[in-house]
Amino acid sequence: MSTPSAPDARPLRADAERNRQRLIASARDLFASRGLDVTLDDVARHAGVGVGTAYRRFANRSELVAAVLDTAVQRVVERAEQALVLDDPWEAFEQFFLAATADFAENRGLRQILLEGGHGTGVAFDIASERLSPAVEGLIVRAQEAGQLRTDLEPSDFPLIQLMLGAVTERSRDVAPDLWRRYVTLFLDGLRTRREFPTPLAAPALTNDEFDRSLT
Amino acid sequence: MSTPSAPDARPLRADAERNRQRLIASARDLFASRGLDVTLDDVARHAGVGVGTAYRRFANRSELVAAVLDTAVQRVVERAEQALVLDDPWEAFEQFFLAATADFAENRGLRQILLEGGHGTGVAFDIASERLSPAVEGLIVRAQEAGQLRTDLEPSDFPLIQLMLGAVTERSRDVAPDLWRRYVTLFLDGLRTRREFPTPLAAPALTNDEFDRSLT
DNA sequence: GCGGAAACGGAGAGTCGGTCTCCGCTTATT
DNA sequence: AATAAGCGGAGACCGACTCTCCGTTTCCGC
Repeated sequence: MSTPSAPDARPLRADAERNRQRLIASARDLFASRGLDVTLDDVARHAGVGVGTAYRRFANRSELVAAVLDTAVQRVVERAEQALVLDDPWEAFEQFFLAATADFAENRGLRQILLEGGHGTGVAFDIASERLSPAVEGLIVRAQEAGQLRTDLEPSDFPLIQLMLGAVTERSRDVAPDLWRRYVTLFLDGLRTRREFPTPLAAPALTNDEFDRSLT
Repeated sequence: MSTPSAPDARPLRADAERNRQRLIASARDLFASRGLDVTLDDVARHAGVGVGTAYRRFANRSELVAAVLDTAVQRVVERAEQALVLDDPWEAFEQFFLAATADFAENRGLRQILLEGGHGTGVAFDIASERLSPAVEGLIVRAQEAGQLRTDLEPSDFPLIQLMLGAVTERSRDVAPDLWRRYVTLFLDGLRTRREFPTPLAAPALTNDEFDRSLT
């Protein structure tokens, strides 16, 4: 389960291991809610340990980021691969699209690492994006061949669209964290080949007051 | 024409006025291309004057921002009011939508001030947004009453959608500054009440290579 | 329960990137 | 030519961050 960075170092002392777990847990929280640029001091404070302890365990931020975001990245990949085995091509595409957007909405760090090139953390999840890209491409092509997805959509559009939805969440998270649901619908309606009527939007618009408060 | 900050101060010395113009021109360039957070040192260097000169003329960044962005903001407002007098409600909406997006795409500072609350510059264009909001609302309502725009779109959606498009431009400006054209089409197709077939996207997708290079 | 290795905490050194001031020199204007 | 206005840019100042160092505390095997 809990493997220290080096493959076969002697196990950590009990308190050290405990603190390590606390650090990871705190980092997970903070990266998700505030993004990858929280300071290590913040992570340490949140974990109730000293900065020194944080730096003894993780040489730099990249190490911590990699340790923490790995499973979140993995989950997105799995979502895509699971959708790929569904029967209905459009439903598969839509389901993944929604699930991924939800994942990104909940985790700012995940957005940054997968959609924005890691924000200078020097961390890259090549492995994941090398499994993710083909899966996404598969979902797209299949839905296109079934005549349900506009044929001019290309795989590289997916991250860009997610980036756009991320911009909404970035803005609204404190006043209306679900606002993205409103705009996914809009995108899906734009992506479908034909539709008689618009799908009702899945979340209310920002009120004027919410809008003002969303301007940091 | 060239009014110094104070209503009726004695006119500036010739060289001073010249430098003031240079500073404004440089600020316009830099705010548009790199956003409101360029340093005043940068602006001064770009204008070929010393920092001291910059600070003598503009007490702080806000003053410069206000002086420089005023006309750009004004233009967006005018675009909306001009569209409002067009006959076809959908065409009016679409025309303004496209024109505004183009304005935002060309001017990063404008995006920041109008869409992102000024980025801590402390500058607010109340006047403009108090003329802009009603105009936008008018365009929306009219297109909805004509049955051409989905009825659940609300005025506050406009800045959010522009924010999303801005995220694309923010990302692609160095490798494909026109990428936004691709996604406006998608939005418009999502906003229209009914449509048989998708409108062809107005710009090519990012190639894999471009995509990689777009990750800062 | 003791001794030494391991781990801890957090003050603070070092860096960076920015804002803004100060004052000796230069230039426009009369 | 005298003088007020303006210039430039070195550097004081600031805040935010990263990471180190070492005196103190804790764990753990004997």
